[in-house]
Amino acid sequence: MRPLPRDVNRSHRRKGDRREAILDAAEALFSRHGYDGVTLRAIARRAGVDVALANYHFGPKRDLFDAVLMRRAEILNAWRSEALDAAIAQAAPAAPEIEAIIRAYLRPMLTGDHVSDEGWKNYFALIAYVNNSPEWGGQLMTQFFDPLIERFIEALRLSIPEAEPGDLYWAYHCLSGALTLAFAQTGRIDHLSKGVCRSDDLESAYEHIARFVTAGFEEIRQKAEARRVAS
Amino acid sequence: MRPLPRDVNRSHRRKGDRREAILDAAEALFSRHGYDGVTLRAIARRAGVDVALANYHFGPKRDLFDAVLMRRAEILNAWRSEALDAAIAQAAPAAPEIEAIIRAYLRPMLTGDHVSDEGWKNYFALIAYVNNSPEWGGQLMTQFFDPLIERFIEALRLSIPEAEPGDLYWAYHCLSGALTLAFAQTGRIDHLSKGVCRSDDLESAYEHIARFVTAGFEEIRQKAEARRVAS
DNA sequence: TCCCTCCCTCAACATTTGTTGAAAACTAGC
DNA sequence: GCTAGTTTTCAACAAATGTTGAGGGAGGGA
Repeated sequence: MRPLPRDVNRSHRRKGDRREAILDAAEALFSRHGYDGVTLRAIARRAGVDVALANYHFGPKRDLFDAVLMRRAEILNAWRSEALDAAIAQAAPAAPEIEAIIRAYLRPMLTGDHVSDEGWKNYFALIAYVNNSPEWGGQLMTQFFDPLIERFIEALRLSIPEAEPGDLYWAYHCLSGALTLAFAQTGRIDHLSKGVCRSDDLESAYEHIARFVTAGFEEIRQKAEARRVAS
Repeated sequence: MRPLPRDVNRSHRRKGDRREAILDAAEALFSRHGYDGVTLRAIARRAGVDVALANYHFGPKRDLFDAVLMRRAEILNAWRSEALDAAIAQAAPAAPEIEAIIRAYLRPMLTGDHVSDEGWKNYFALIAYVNNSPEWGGQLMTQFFDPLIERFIEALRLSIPEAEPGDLYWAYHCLSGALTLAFAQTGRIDHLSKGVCRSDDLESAYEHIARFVTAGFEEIRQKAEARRVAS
């Protein structure tokens, strides 16, 4: 139990390293046990750091939670925004296909270096927790993600101009629920399918969600079209 | 702060009343703050009961959580089972329409006396919490709901005989995510839609989910059909 | 009346919780 | 090497946590 001499690895550490280590540890634990299921001491232990250090860098526990959420939200939002721009540019001057918009939203979650990154995997599970919590969901998801999501819904509205106002929001809500559950990798589908499907096969999850959700939006478009023709 | 004389309302209470009161209080609090976000003292306070009584009736905290989950799971499973039987009987000898099966799964959540029942509303939020948690989701959802869900997937397989093995499980996973998120009533869609859609309008949520999800399953059927014709 | 069982309360327990303030260690500029 | 500023540790705090065991009291059967 005796701690290692303090300066052994110190020279290997870059500045801000322990700050990141705390964020990583907090992300991993919050994603598995939720906000109240994690103690600052457990986070510190996992990060190999003193308890008080978390408080020094981030203030109270609640602020650490926000910092964890914020860190990757900005990155993910940027990726999705670029993907949407690309889809719009490619289809211009017409509106993009529904499927292209959906995939612009989903695909950034597993392209790039982070596919095998444990940190991102944990982050997706954390988002599922936040998204489905009455306590956090309304406030935090709105704060971190809604500005970008409004861009996506606006793009979808151009592709489905006759859709009723609420339809697109409800459809996005379905997308959001399906996506966050699948990427949380709870292991449920493994049990249910008796091993046929695997929670950790995100590539497969992506493909199935993309098709399923695209069909849901297409149905809205067809109904709206039928309404227009009938009138 | 002085407690009321003990026997004032005692005569009004039926046997097992306080047991139920503890379950109700636990359900309401667990659904909002998760397992670790709730203390036995908070539950007891809400139920108007001594702390030790929860332990007397249910044993350790974890067992109380299971009891809360179990109580309505059995009821909901029975309702859904009946609805599925009715759909199958109505379509016999043919296989039911996909939409009929989907609605048999969804509709029981808001028919009957419990539509306006706060307890059921809390329960749905709790299910969303459990379903999306890596810690609980794999184990508990399987335990309480999977036997019935296998019946639904089997029924869907009869309506979509050419579907690939994993397709129906992934599609159900999408349904499950969309459903639990919507019925958790997190208030997110209210913010996102700027008031156009309302979390507490479960009737509207039901109708939108039913259409969206049916379209997702229909797409699988059409793809499978196309594959069969091509070969 | 006595006794037994079931439901319930009370007070206490050992741990664990988030947070703090002072001291130590390290870093960089001179 | 001295100093100023940042980063990190240490020890301690009051408050809250789940759980326990001893006991109270009501009700029914003998």
